[in-house]
Amino acid sequence: MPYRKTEATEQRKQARRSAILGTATRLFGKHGYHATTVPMIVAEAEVSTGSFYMYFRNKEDVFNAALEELGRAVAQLLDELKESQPDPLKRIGQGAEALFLFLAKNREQARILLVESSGLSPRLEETRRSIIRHQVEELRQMLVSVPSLFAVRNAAIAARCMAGATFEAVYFWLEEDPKIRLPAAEVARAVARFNTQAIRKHPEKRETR
Amino acid sequence: MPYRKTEATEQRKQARRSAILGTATRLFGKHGYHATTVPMIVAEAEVSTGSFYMYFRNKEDVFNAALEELGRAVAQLLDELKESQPDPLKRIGQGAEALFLFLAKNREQARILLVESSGLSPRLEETRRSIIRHQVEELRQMLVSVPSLFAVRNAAIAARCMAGATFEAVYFWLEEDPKIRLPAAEVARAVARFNTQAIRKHPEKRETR
Amino acid sequence: MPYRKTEATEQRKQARRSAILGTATRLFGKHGYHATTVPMIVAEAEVSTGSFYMYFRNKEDVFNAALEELGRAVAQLLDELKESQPDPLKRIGQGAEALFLFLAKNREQARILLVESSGLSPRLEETRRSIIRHQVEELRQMLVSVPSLFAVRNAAIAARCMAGATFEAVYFWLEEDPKIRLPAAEVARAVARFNTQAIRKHPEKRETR
Amino acid sequence: MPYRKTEATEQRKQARRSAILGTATRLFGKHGYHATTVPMIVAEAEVSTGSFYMYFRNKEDVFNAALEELGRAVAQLLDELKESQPDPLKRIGQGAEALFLFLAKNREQARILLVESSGLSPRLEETRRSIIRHQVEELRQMLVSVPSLFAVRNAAIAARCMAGATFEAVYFWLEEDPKIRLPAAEVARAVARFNTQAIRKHPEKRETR
DNA sequence: CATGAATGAGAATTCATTCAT
DNA sequence: AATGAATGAATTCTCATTCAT
Repeated sequence: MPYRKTEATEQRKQARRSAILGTATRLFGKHGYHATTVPMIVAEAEVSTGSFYMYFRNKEDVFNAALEELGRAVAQLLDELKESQPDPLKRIGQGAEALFLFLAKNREQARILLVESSGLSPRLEETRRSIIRHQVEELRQMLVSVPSLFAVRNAAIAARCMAGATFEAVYFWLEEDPKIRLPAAEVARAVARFNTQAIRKHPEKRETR
Repeated sequence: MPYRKTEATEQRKQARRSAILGTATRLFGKHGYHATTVPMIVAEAEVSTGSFYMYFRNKEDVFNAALEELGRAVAQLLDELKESQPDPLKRIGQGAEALFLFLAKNREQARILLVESSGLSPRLEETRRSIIRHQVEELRQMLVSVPSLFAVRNAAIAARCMAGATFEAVYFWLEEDPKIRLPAAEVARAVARFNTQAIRKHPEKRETR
Repeated sequence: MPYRKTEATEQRKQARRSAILGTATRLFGKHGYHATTVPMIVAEAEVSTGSFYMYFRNKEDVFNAALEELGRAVAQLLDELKESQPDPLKRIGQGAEALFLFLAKNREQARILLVESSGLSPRLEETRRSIIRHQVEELRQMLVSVPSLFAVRNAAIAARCMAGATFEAVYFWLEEDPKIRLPAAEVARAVARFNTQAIRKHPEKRETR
Repeated sequence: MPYRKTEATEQRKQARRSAILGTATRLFGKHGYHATTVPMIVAEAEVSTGSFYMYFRNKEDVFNAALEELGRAVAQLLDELKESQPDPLKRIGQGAEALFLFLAKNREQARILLVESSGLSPRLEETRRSIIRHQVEELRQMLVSVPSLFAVRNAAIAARCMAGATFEAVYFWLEEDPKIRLPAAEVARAVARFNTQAIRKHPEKRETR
């Protein structure tokens, strides 16, 4: 009886890939890219080394997949806001808040994006950059779409700054002792306020420098 | 004629250490921590492996030294501002500008701090954090010293956001194609404006959120 | 067709481990622990460095395995005597003889135990000691089991001395020029006589000192 | 004024050599040959690396010197007995006792002879052997000088066994926990008795085997 | 499809010894 | 004579990836 690719087989394959990717993500977030070895991943995911290389070209490839998965999650997060919050100014504040909370809740994934993906290969650095670039581009478009609301000269730079401010705040918060740090929600709000304040137009005319 | 420790010897030692450190800094900035090997450093610096290990305990140690040297440079940069610019608000803007320009001019060092020093050993992570923490602390103190000027609720978070905004802007700028990117000075000014705007108090009372 | 762990695979693994261990034993016996390098072992055993580290944690580990294998061989040697020779006095003589002959026939292994295993790491020192301790303990029990036969005050010390006497005699014999040294059998007998004489009770009462 | 080698200079040189040799002996005894580095020795002896190589050709050379010094001390120990104790049988017992006590009292030196000098270079192994050979030869001559007293067929082997018995007893005693081991004097006596018993002629004729 | 044993290039680090000062 | 900075050969061990079964 000839071998027939069944749906069940296909599902099992997907499940396997997911298991590897999930385990890898967790380990990368916990130990970092270099300290996480392929043997560690396959042992934890309970698959063989051979299987690993069936689903991913190499170690860099899983990391890249983990990064991309995270990129999609973050993009979706902000996409949802687009539909629910029509006011651009509020959207920006809520976006920062949502991003902060998401990363604060998913420590391992946050570390992959903020910490571990630095200083790796050009390909991975590019993936990381493209994730951030995408968020930044969304922000930039908001800024330029209703210019009357905002007091920015260079929207691209402002958008970049907002992203940097948020990421750094998350990074810092994640490293703090959970027993003494402020609640994530509070910090998220403060970050949102910082960003909003930085770009909103204020009534008075004089713009000192 | 008994041997006498000469000044010349001492100077040569310092020169050697500097040569190794300088070369290492450059290579770390260019290839990253892991991709830079000790053989690469000693070949480039034209010293022997043994010499390397005379001046530095190990590879981590040179990287740490490079990081600390950079930390001192950045700290000095901002210290000088403290004396020349009495107005806190202006000082914050000028600080961001100066930091941006310094990092933009020293690409390799900037990469070491912003990109390559993350996700390494706890010791290096701590050195990196302490450098940033120092800058952030300075900013925070400015914010709380003349509260009437600033519209921030949590000075620590605001300070952290300013640092993040500046770093991300530098990182982004450094990765852009030099032929088409804006002049560093202009971007630096924009970043300074972003930060200033984010924290300054504006005349009108209503503070929406 | 899923992979199935075959017996053949298992056998090949054992064969490989044995090959490495055997080669290592030979080289350790010939050149000593420090002068034997892992590259030497793998070259001689015709396996890769990686294989070596699959079967043994490190160089110390193979040496330890070699030592333990030897320990088992020696223990078995004397265990067999226990069953075949009921007379304790004769057993002691024959034990010394058998031990001498065994070590004399396996020069490399003898050197590992007698010469090369001293002054190494605590772990190896302990393995060596435990092998000797085991033999000594057997001897001691013989001495105390039929005290009427023996003229020893402190059985533990006497047992230790017998072991030392035998080992030193082997060591000496092994280092002598094979062309002029006495036949192993003859020396073995002399050593056995020495040990037996040292502990047997002699008829007359007076015990001078 | 031309440089003149004064007596004081000569004395200082000797003192220096002694200091290095003493320190080296101690360190070799404590850490073993391989774990003791030249830098360790010169630091502890407070001389420069250069000086070290003025007084000794290399590391092996100091170890050899330490070994030879020990050899002389042991030889002298037994020489003194020759003059004070005319009875060969008693001399043998007292010799073993004295040797045991000397080594037990000088732990570091004992380790050099018993533990650390094994498995080193052929040259060092030869020095070690020659020290032991010398003792053994003395013993052998005693045995053959008054054959009527002793019940040994092969004096060389018996002498070798006596040495081995004594060394192993010392080695074992040194490794035991000082808080629970027997007093050195007691063990020394037991060893002496073992050796004496092994070689003395007993009245009765029958010599079983 | 699945397995996991096998590979080997390559990295970090040490330390005995030399030699310019 | 004395110094100690400099050397670099040599060693151990890791781990991403392949491929015979």
